[in-house]
Amino acid sequence: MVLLADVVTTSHEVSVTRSRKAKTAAIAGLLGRLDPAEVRPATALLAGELPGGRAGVGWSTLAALAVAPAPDPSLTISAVDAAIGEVRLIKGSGSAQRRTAALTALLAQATADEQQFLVRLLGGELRQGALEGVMVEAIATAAGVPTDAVRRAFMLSGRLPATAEAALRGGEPALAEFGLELGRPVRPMLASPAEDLESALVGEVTVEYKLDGARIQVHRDGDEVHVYTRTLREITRSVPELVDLVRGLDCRSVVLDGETLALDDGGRPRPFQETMSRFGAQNSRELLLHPYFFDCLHLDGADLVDLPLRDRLDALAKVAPQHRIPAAVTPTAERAAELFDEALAAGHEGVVVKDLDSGYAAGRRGRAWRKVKPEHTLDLVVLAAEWGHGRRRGYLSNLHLGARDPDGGPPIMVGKTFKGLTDERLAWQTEEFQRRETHRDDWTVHIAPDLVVEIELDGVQTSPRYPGGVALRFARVLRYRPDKDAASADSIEAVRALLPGG
DNA sequence: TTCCGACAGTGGGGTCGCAAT
DNA sequence: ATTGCGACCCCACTATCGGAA
Repeated sequence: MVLLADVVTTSHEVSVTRSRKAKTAAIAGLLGRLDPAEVRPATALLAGELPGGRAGVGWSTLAALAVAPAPDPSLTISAVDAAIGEVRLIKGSGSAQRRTAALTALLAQATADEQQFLVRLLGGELRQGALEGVMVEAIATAAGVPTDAVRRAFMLSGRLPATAEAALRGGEPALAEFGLELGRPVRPMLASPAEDLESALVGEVTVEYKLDGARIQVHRDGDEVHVYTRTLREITRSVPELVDLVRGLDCRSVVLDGETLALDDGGRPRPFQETMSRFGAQNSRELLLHPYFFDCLHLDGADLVDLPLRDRLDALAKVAPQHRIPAAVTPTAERAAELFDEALAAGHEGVVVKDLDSGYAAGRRGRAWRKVKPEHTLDLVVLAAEWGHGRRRGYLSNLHLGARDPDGGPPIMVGKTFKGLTDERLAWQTEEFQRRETHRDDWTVHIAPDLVVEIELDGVQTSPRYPGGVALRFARVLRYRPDKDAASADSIEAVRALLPGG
C-alpha cells in the first residue's frame, strides 16, 4: 500500500531538479512500488491530472479553504481517488457548500505538505516540471519497455493511467494490444508553426487550407456515430448535423479527422466565437456546422494510422470526397503560394503543410505538419502590467495594451499579452515600468501611457468586454519602440481595420 | 562540440452551463 | 435577471534538457 505522502515526496523530488532524467527516475521509482490497483490513480496524480478528470473545483473554491493539517500522513492513494470522485459528483442546489465540506474533510486528513500538493493538483497547476512527456518516459523506464511502445499505446488509448497499468502489468505485449478502437478517440496529431511557406515546402507534401474552427474526430461503426474534440471530449449530442452527415457516408466503419466551423450565407467562415457558441448548446441547429476532413485513420475494418499520409488521403478520397478540406498535393512553390492566397481570400487562417510520407503521430512530434499563417503588427501603448506567477514571480509580466484614440482621449485598451518576452526583457520592463508608475493595486502596476511596444498578432475579433469593442488575438511582443510616442501609436481605427471584412 | 527536437510553463480571448445572488 | 466560477474551445512563445549530428 502506497500513501499519498509517497506521491508527494516523489513530486517534490521531481520539482527540485531540472534534469528530465532525474524527474523520470524519481517517478519511475514510485511507479515500480505501486500495487496494481494503485497504478492508475497514482499515474494521474504524478502527471498532474485528477483521476477521472476535472472535479468542478478551481482557485476560487480552493482559496476559501482553511483547514488545520493532520500531524501524520495517513491518506492512501485509493482514498484520495475516491474522495475526488465524490467531489466530482456533487451537483445541484447547495453544491458549492457541499463541495467545500467534502474538500475540507479531505484536507483535514492531509499533512501540510499533502495539503499543498492537493490544492495545486485540484487547481490544475501542479507545476513540478513533469506532465505527459516525462510521464511517458517514466512509464517506459518503470516497465522496462521502449518509450515508443508507451507513446503509441498512449496515443491510441488516449489515457496515461490505462497505458501505465498495461505497461506495468504486461510489458510490451500488453501495450501492443492497444489498437485503434471504434468509439475510443485517438490523441490527435498537431501542427507546429513554420517560419514561412517556403521553408515548410520540404520533400513531398500536401498543402491544405487551415480553417478557424474546432478540431473534430468522428468515429462511425455501422449506424453508431461519435464525435470528439481535440481533448477527446465527446460532443456527439451537440452536433447532430455532423452525425447525420457521417452516417450517410458510403462505408460500414470509419474514423475521420478534421475541422468544423459555421459558415455564413455566402459560404465564408463565421468568426470563431460563433462556431464556438455551438458547442455545449444541445441540439441547437440555428447555426449549422460544416465538416472539413483532412485525414482518415480507419476505413471498413482497416486501421490506417501507420500508413503514410498519401495512403490515408486515398482512403479519405474514397469515403468522403465531397467533404475533403481544399488542398493541393505536391504543388509547385507557385501553386502553394497561390493556395495560401486563396485560403486567405476565402476568409480562412492560412495553410497547413504536411509530409506525405509521415504516419499519424499524436502531438507535435516529428514536425510532419507545419502551419503557416500571415502575421500582423501594431504599435500599441503600454497602459499597465501585472505581476507574474511561477518562474515569473517578482517580474512585471502581463502587459495591458491600448490603441490611440483619434479624438485625443486616453488610449483605449484592446488586450493583454505576456508572450514574446525574454528573461532579459522581463527584467528590463520590471525596472522601467516602476520608474514610469502612476499608481498600483494588488496585481497591477499602472504606468504613464507613453511607452510604445510593437505587437505581433494573428488578427482581431469583436469583444464584449473591451471598451473599443475589439480585442487582439494571440498577441505577442516583438520589440519596444523607444523611437515612438503615444501620439504615433496605432489608432483604434487601425485595430478595427483588422476585423474580418474590415 | 554544437545544434535542434521535445517539453513544460506562462498565461491570452471567448463561450457555455450551472449555481449563487 | 445578472454575476461569478469552472471547463474547454482556440492559441504563441521562451527556457531548458539531452540526444542527434
